Amino acid sequence: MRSPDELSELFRRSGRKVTAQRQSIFRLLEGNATHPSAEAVYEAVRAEVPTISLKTVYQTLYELADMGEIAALDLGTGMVRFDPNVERAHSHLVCRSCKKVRDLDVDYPELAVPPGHDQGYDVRHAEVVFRGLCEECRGPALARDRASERPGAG
Amino acid sequence: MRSPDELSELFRRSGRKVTAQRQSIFRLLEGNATHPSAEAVYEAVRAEVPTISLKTVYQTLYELADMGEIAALDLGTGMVRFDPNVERAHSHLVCRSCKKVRDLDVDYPELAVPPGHDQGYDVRHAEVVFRGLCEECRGPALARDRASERPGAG
DNA sequence: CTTTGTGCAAAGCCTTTGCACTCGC
DNA sequence: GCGAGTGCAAAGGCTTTGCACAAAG
Repeated sequence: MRSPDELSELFRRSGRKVTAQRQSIFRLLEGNATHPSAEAVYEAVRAEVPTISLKTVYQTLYELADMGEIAALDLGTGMVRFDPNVERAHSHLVCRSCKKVRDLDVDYPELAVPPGHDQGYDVRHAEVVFRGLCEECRGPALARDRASERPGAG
Repeated sequence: MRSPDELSELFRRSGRKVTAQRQSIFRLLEGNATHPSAEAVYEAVRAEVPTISLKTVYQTLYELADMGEIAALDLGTGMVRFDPNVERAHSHLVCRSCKKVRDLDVDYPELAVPPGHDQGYDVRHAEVVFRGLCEECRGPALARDRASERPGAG
């Protein structure tokens, strides 16, 4: 993702308005590796701009996603996660218990659909998700984990 | 997934009741490669057992998933998909437009978290999803596709 | 007969949307 | 000023749940 200033200029140039709410979202996302959900962005931005609404957050996040500045990921955690790291191809580590997401900066160049196996699909993109328990959840959450392995509604 | 008869016995042995509704679900899933959603299972089973309810479908599907007989997949299509093919490790092809899911029976043995990169996660599972357009959606849906690339609520 | 399963409907969660007001440009 | 952006609240879609009745064992 580009810098907040560059994003502001991009928004202006594409006919979008640059508001305090949007700039706050830009700043929050910059260098953010926590893969926040829309709700998490909402809560964080409210600290700076108390009057912001969820609608504004969703709208701005999806505009950024449409512009290719951030990625909107559905990693089976029950909600869409937003990732400003779109420069480098990378995978994700997802905790089965607390749903924490971490980037894994490893490239798998051999990851492709073998010739003749595409079943008619025009494949453009490959995603890799590693699932397991993070350090914090490893010990205490072994039991709780079994109850939260259902995808869809983390 | 095992055969409907084997599943019935398994259910009985684990103290679960074997009803006409459940047997109908077992039969529907057997050899089913369409990765049906709960709703799709519900509609299909209603043809045989008109009085079945969604609750029964969800309950039975998640029981099967807990037993390891089927997999519950969240592939970013907006709803959980169920996959009776758990014998072989495989990836999935997901159509960005119509959300159709196909198995890709290719193994990627080199797909693992490199030593030292696990960031404290105890990784147990790797998932690979290839996204693109299926044959049917390739032509007509090029425009529609752009509007439906948001994950979360297909 | 006891226990588990079932069905209906209502609630829950994340996400999307309608409408009038506000503000960037 | 004009039009896009905003906020509130309500709706939407998928999933889960409470309770009384029915069926399996």
